[in-house]
Amino acid sequence: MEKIRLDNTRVPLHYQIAEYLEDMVRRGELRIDDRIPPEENLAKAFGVSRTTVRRALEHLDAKSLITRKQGKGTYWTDDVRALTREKLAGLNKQIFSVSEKTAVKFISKGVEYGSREVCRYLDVDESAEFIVFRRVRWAGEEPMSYTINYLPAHFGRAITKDHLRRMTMLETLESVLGIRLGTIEHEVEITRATDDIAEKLAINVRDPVLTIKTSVSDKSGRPVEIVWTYFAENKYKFRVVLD
Amino acid sequence: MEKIRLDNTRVPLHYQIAEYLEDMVRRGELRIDDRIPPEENLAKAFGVSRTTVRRALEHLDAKSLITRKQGKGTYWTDDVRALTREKLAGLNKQIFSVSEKTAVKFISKGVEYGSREVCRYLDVDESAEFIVFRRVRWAGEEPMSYTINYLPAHFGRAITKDHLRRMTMLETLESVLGIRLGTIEHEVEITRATDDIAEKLAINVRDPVLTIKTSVSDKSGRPVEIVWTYFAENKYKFRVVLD
DNA sequence: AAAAATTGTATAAATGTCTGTACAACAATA
DNA sequence: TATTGTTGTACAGACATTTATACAATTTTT
Repeated sequence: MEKIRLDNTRVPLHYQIAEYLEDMVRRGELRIDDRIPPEENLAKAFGVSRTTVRRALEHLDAKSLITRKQGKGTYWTDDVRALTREKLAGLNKQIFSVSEKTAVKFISKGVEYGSREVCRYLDVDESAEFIVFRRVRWAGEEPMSYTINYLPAHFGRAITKDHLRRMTMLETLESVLGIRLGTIEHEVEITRATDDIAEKLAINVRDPVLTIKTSVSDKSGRPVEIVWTYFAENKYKFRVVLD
Repeated sequence: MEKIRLDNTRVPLHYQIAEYLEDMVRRGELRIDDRIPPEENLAKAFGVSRTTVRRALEHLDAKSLITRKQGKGTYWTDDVRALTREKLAGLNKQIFSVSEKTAVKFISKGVEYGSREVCRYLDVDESAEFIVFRRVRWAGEEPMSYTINYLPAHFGRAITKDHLRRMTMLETLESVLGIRLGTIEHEVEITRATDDIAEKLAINVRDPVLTIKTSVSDKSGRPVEIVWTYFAENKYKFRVVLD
């Protein structure tokens, strides 16, 4: 095993090591014999003591990802091996396409003031009111994404919870308000979960979240809405197809 | 200040708190007077002791983000205030559009075997060889993205380091190999930095990275290449415009 | 059967994290 | 001036993290 530099001083080493090994599974990087190198070797590779490696392995053991046998060695469990063999990375990752329909839980429709960024994009005064929709998309038992739409009051007022139960926001804008949609721009980045986001996505505060800011304008270039969508790590992919 | 649930047990609380407060700046969430609540209040809001809050503030102090005055209070420094006032979140975040040209450092061109995923997409046998290009895009002094292209050997062989100095890979495919490009699909997700990625992007192992898997096929639907692009957190945004 | 490889157990010590408590020093306010 | 609010300093104790060392128990190899 090659040398691996763990240089994040914040997270305790035994967690980092456990997570690093788990990542290897996700990336489909397991050796053919599915064996995990002996503790001494791991200790050398990560530059830590054997005691620390053992703690890391205990974490994986507790999650039933590995089995250890005295005198023999440490191996990935059958479950893990099957997982990497058959479907790599994407097993329990569902893919979210822009237009996809899934179960949507309506959180709130409200009147709020917008941040500077919202006001600037929608080209209104900072004292203006916006209609703000908050929704969480669910895929089965798990929250998948959290969406916050900001619309100028004159657009937003006409849109009801009921519209959004049957249509996407973009469809509603077109059919209910008769807006002819123009450019849609996505800006994708990693941010950290706020208290609010963490709660909605059932993750921890400050966990990394895939954040997509979507700016929608109509055919004549006038801004229509600005949307933030948040995805939890390791659960879903965001897919865009260009022709 | 409302109550904030820090529930990540791995990272020491004083780091989490410091980072949470720093995030507030990034999100442009500062109060009008730019004052940071007194230590007692912070301690209550985060549910920790004052000692721990003080350690968090020491981190911010060390980074010159705050000034503290005995008897008076704790305030964001002028730098931070200017930053949030003028340009919110995006100040030192550059935006990377799909076609953008920046300084590219060529790392390697090599012959490798592909993972199952690569083989499956490019529709070849697992024993087949691929031409693999590794490049790092720089924006000034900082690495911006790390790209790994997998091409079937018959395409890749004809492409040289020199082509890629003057053109993007897509332009090269079109002009040098005469390929008529069809669909381009992006899959976006958060992954964690491997040793290799961490080195190229000058970040730590297991830091979150914005990962984009791009699959390119030609007009008749035949797969042409598969590409992974990695972005470090907090440095760059990835932008996609749809019409 | 003996040796080597590997995991399991135990313990001591240094350092890091966090709480709780107490009081000192400085600044604003009544 | 006295009170209140706020940051600065100090310390003791409970755990968590990490290293280092030694040896036991089990399996594989020689």
